[in-house]
Parts: sequence; C-alpha cells; structure tokens
Amino acid sequence: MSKPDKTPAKEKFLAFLEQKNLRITSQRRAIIDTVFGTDQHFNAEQLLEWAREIDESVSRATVYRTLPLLTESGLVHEMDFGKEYKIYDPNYAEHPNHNHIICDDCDKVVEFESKQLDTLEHEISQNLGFQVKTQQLRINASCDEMKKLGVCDKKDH
Amino acid sequence: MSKPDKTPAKEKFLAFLEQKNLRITSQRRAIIDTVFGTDQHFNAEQLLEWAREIDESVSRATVYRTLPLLTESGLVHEMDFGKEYKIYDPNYAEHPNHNHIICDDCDKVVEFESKQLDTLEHEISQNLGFQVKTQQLRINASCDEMKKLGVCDKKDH
DNA sequence: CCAACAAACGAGACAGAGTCTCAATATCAA
DNA sequence: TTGATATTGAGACTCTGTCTCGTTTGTTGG
Repeated sequence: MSKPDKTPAKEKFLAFLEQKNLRITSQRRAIIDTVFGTDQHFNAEQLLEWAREIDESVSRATVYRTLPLLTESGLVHEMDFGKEYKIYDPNYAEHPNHNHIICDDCDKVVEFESKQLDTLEHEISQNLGFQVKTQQLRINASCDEMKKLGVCDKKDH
Repeated sequence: MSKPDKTPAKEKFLAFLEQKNLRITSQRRAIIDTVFGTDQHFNAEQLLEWAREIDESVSRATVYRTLPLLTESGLVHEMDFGKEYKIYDPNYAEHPNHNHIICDDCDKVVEFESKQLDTLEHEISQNLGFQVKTQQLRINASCDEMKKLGVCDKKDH
C-alpha cells in the first residue's frame, strides 16, 4: 500500500526539463503548478484557463507546446476520447465487438475478437454497477521485434 | 462457420431506410454502394471522395448526414480514434494502465485497473506478433439499472 | 401522369481543437 | 553582464465536423 516513490511529480518534471536542457519559464511554472495541483482530468482549454489564473500571460500555444513534454515525461497520461475524427468499419455486422491493435511502426491495423476479453469487461463493469453498452479497446503496439518473422511490413519512411 | 444471415448489407440498409420512411436518393445510393462495396475502414473524407466517383454531386454535408444513419442501422461501426480532442490525467504515474467506464446516462467516469485484463491484452498481442506499447480501453455503459443502488447520480437534464 | 408537400440536397458560413510562423523576449551559462 | 538560443504570444491557418437556408427531388394521392 505504501508508495514506492514519494518525490512530488512536480519535482520530477522539473528534473525532467533540466535533464533535457529545457528552460524553466514562468509560463511553464504556472502550467506545472496547475497540472500537479489537481487530481482531475482536464483538456487543453481547461488547463489554459487554470494556468492563466496563476500567470495571465500563458498563451494557448504554450499550453499546447507543454502538454507533449508532460506526456513524454510519463507523469501525465494522454487519452484520446476524440469526439471527432472518426473512422468507420463497414463490416461491423459480421464482427461486432472486435478490437484493434495498431502498429506504431508500420501503421498496420489488426483486428481481433476475444470472448474472454468481452466476458472480463462485462464482469468488471457489473462489479462497478454498470451495464456495458459499447466498448472500444485500442492497443498501440510495436512489431519491431517481430519483423524477422514477416509479421510487420515496415514502411521505409 | 456459416453466416447466419446472407442478406447483403446494402439490402438491409435500404430496408432500414424504408422502414424509417426515409427517401432513397441518388446521393444516398452512391454512398451506400461505396460503403458496402469495400472491406476497408474509412473516414468521412475518404467516403466523400469515393462516393463522388459514382455520383459527383454528392456533397460533404450529405456524407456527414448519412453516416449517422449507417451507424444507427447497426451495419457500420463508428470508431473514435480521435487524433484530437484529448484529455489528460495528471495522476498517471500512480495508476498506469488504468481504464475508463463512461456512463452515458450520468456522464460519470469511473477508473479501474485489472491485472487480468493487462495480462490478457499482452497474451493476445503476443500471439498476433506485437508488443503492447500503450493501450486504451473505453467502456461506454449505462447505470439506469443500478440507480436504485445509488451508484449513479443521474442528472436531471 | 401530375401536382404538391416534405424530405433531402449543395454551398458555404461557422465552430472548435490543434498547429505553425515569426518577430520579440527571457533564460541561463560563461 | 552578456550573448546564444530556447521560448514566448499573437494570430493566421488547417482540419473535421455542424448548421442554415434557399433550391431540388422523391414520393404519394388524386
């Protein structure tokens, strides 16, 4: 139950910046204080608003420039709950509830179905008091280790 | 292994339109022929392009108006691989690999972790020749059945 | 077959999230 | 303190998707 590392996330991120020879500006301080001062999920626009309460000079561009650093540090997690930018699968009727593995190396998209997975999801949801309506599992993966087996046709960029 | 229903999806969709007293226009025909004539995933812009090869009068607006009908019919599946509209979780370091149940009734977001789920995902990926890098499971659920237990604080809209 | 009503249409304005450019500014090591 | 350069803000721009409005076109009843 005890946390293995008690160093505040804020300190860790400052160290991350230093290690990458990036500067600690007043705008970044405002953003960092905001991010590591909340437990809530947020989006870029909310972060901008909150950070401006600390330093009104923070711009939208700076927020968008800082977010990738935060995720790169591993201290903040980015989730794509994209309300837009949809893609469509015309063969849904034949394969409902299928999931996707997207290879970040070669952009291949592999579909799979798993009864086990479906069952587990329903169990978990039920235990938390919910009825599954739809589910979407995306696994971003690497095929580099497997190239020799010909599974992944890596493109030469 | 045999398909239980051999009616072409296109016919099913035409029946769906008829049942809803919706008209079968030349533009809709072009879109339908495109959608049910491919096995590939596509996005709205691609669909527009392809449909225009059949009927160049198809407009972007009509494509966007038809897609909801296609998903409503259950014959086409919409996937949010949103490249934009991200939300961020500042407590990732403490809870890596957690997943989300989103209640479509009350908008509550519940987080959960499952070692079983993680293991299963890694197994499946490995079998398909991939190494999991990141994963994202979103379950859209309903809490209506559970309201009486006080799990979901449904908002009065 | 025709007329008429409503559904559906296209064009283009608009919205919202995110990216990019560029001149001005601020950080930080020497 | 100074200077190289990382960082900044403003705002133009892109991209996906929505909405409005005047026009066109299915469809149905006569």
